[in-house]
Amino acid sequence: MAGLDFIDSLNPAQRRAVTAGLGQVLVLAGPGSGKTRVLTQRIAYLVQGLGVRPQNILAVTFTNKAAREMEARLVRLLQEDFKGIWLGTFHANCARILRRESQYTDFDNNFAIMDADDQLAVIRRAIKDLNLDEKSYRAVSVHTAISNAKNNLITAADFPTVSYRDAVIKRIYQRYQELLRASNAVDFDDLLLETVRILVDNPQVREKYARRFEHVLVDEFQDTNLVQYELLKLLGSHHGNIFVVGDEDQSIYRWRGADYRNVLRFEEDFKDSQKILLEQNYRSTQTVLDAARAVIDRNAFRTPKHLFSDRGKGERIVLYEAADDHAEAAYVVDTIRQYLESGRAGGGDFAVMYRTNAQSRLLEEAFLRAGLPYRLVGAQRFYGRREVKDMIAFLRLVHNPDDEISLLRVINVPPRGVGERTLVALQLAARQLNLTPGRLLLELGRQGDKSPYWGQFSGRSALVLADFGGMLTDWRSLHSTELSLPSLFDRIVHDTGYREFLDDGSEEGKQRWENVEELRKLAYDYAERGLAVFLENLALVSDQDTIPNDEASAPTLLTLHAAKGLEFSHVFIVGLDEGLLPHSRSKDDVEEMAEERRLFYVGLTRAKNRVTLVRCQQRSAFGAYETQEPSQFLEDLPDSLVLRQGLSSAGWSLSRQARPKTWFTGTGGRTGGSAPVIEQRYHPSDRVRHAVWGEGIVMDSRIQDDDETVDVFFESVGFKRLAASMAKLEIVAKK
DNA sequence: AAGGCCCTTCTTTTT
DNA sequence: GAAGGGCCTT
Repeated sequence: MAGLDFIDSLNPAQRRAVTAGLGQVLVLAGPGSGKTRVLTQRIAYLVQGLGVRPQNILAVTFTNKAAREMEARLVRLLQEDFKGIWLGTFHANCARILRRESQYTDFDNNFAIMDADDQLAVIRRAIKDLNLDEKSYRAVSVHTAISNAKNNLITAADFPTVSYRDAVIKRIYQRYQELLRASNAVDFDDLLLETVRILVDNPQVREKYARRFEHVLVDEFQDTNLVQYELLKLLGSHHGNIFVVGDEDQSIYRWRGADYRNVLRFEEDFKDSQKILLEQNYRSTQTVLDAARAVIDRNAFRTPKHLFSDRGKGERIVLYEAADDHAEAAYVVDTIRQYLESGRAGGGDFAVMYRTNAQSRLLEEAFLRAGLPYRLVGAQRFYGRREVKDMIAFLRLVHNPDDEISLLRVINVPPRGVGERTLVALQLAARQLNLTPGRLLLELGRQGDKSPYWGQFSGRSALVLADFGGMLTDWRSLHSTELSLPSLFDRIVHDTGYREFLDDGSEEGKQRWENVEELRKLAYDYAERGLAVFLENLALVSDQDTIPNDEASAPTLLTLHAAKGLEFSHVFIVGLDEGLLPHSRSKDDVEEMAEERRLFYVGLTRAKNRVTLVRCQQRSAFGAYETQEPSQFLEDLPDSLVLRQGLSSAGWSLSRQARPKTWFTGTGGRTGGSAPVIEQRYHPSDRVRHAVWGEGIVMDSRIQDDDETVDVFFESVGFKRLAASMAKLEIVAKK
């Protein structure tokens, strides 16, 4: 076979994976074991070795960056031969299917995608609409509940109402969906859920895609949630060639519905699947691997792996204790500076990782003070800015005038005299006329005082509304005829006077205007592909996507989450304090503590050569300084691998022991606090029988309000949330 | 209707 | 120690 030379450079396990036969394949790949390489070469093998046409391959990655990276590698292996492949994130691929098949949904194919901020705004409105108290129903917690439901395939109609609160949340959920649909919009979770729904409800659509995708490949499989898993099964249902790559130990998105037990589920669902372990690590020194293993071995329920490396022992891990968080940042920057000055390393060799975004501020300041460049990873930082969101809202409105969330955001930006009263009048009139506010605005803009709707408003209101509607009408018609995306952008800035509004002479104003110019530059890149693609990509950017691809010579600052999939010669992990890593919000939950541990593991295994761990005795929490205890994870590092530096380098264990051990111990079960009144009887993966619904599998279970709440997936009716005391579930088989 | 001041709340992680 | 919401004045 020609052109398959690349296979020769693989190790035996990698080669077995790349050339595996048809059917289902599960590749469990430790960090640095050549996961991406296996995935791309598998695709190359399918195309060149087996003659599969690229358009019959679906490859799903976790971030757009990973997709681009894979594309770049495919170019090297196949030149043009891979064109036509469906390659992208779950969300991007679903958006693509939804736009094509929008006749099967209750929205149009130019639907908007709501980001997290938008979603909260819609939820706040839903709560207001229902006359509920915003204090007792916090938008964030309602959003979590709705999102969790969606990730578990639960629609508003099916939302289980065990408690009164659930019943209220169900109503908010329903109202929230109404508001989204009225705006011709979907949220992140809908992209997946709606796609599943279309495929389930319409056999002909399912067949179309299932026949098309002869091969389905998934990266970062441990971070898929139930909807994504379902999607995978549906899309692979015709040919059954499903190839997934993952590592349970790197599952760090549980809070977003990800469930590493999908790995177990996969083996359960596909009894004939092949399992291949990749254990040779090509990235790290043995010291790094030994430390990482000491940390992760304390987690239960995992496939034991024996990572090995031929890169030699390498240097010991440095553990540095600083006096406070300023000294912590200064130590990191100073250490990097010394390396750079000695010429032993380039800036791009370093990464500084932390648990929370808030920790980046002091680091940034330290870099600035030292006059050293750095790059900060974090899309939210840019796209979350007011001025950027404003400009995007204008563009979204041009594309989809029904988008009421964007309309409300900018109808009075810059201030043009549309206040509370005018707004209410607009919404009221729109409802009476059975139009969306945006459509009514366009009508007023087009016809001015000739419009039959003019009389609905007081003179002043009509004037300002028609004025805004007029601009919107112009933008829409210009854009549909002659104006390119960048020109449209400029036109909006010009017509609204947005620059003058922002750039008020202050330093902050100048900064804000620069952000708008940054966005404009981005729009320029999309001149060819157009507004729709631009908006979609904006909605689906991830933090990782903002890492410049050029191996720039500056140290990278990023969260541990954003670090997944990356590697650096020298990794700093800061904030190894109890309550920060592991985070205090996780301390009551065994599963969450296990995930904190995996997060630390992910950070450690990013390092090729050196790891420096940093903590401090005092840290400003919110305004005031608080004394910190060392992270419990530090205890798990073998002394032989560690070099202690900084303050009280001999006294660490003392300060550790002084702390009363009321927190989680690592062996499971509860410690400290009040003992639970009842014992947990059901556990994930148990098989149970219900009098009415028959047999099912326990997905999750927890003690809540003196009862046990059990989530069960029944073969007959699907997902149900039950109160154990009421449901009388019989245990058929213990896991 | 806009702008300014005070209050609370917040901090996990993000497609 | 920031940012957003509520309430006040102009």
